[in-house]
Amino acid sequence: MAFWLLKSEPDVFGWSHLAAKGAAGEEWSGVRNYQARNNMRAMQVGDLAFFYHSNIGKEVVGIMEVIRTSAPDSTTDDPRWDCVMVRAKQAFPRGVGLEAIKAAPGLAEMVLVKNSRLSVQPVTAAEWATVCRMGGLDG
DNA sequence: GCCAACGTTGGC
DNA sequence: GCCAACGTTGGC
Repeated sequence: MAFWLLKSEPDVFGWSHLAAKGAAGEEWSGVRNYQARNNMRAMQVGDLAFFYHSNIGKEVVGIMEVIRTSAPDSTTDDPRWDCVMVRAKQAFPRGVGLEAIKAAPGLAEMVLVKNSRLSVQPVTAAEWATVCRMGGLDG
């Protein structure tokens, strides 16, 4: 099982929107970047991903589960773009802010820190555990 | 609202 | 295939 981090602007599509979809989940559509798409193509059902609120909040707010591997993005006719489906799994008792991530030992190499523009990024098992702990979960 | 970083596009 | 111009993202 692999770990990921997906970004969205909360005023466009935030954690509460995904949570409202329940177990049925939602397509992670709208990604128009090859690197991000390739990361989605590498996802397997059961992989876990952080939901990160960009621009507003700038924090990891919850954990999602991949429930369908990548398939054509229904929001475009362009065959280049795929997306996975995810569902909200668990909200963090407290969000983990970008500032805290930057300051935390062991997280300086996170893609979120190194390449802040990539919207779908891999997370190592060690990074996953650290962020979970910071957010008040065992991970 | 600004701007740096980065990705994409298109002319050559 | 190079690179300048342009557009977008996202932190500040």
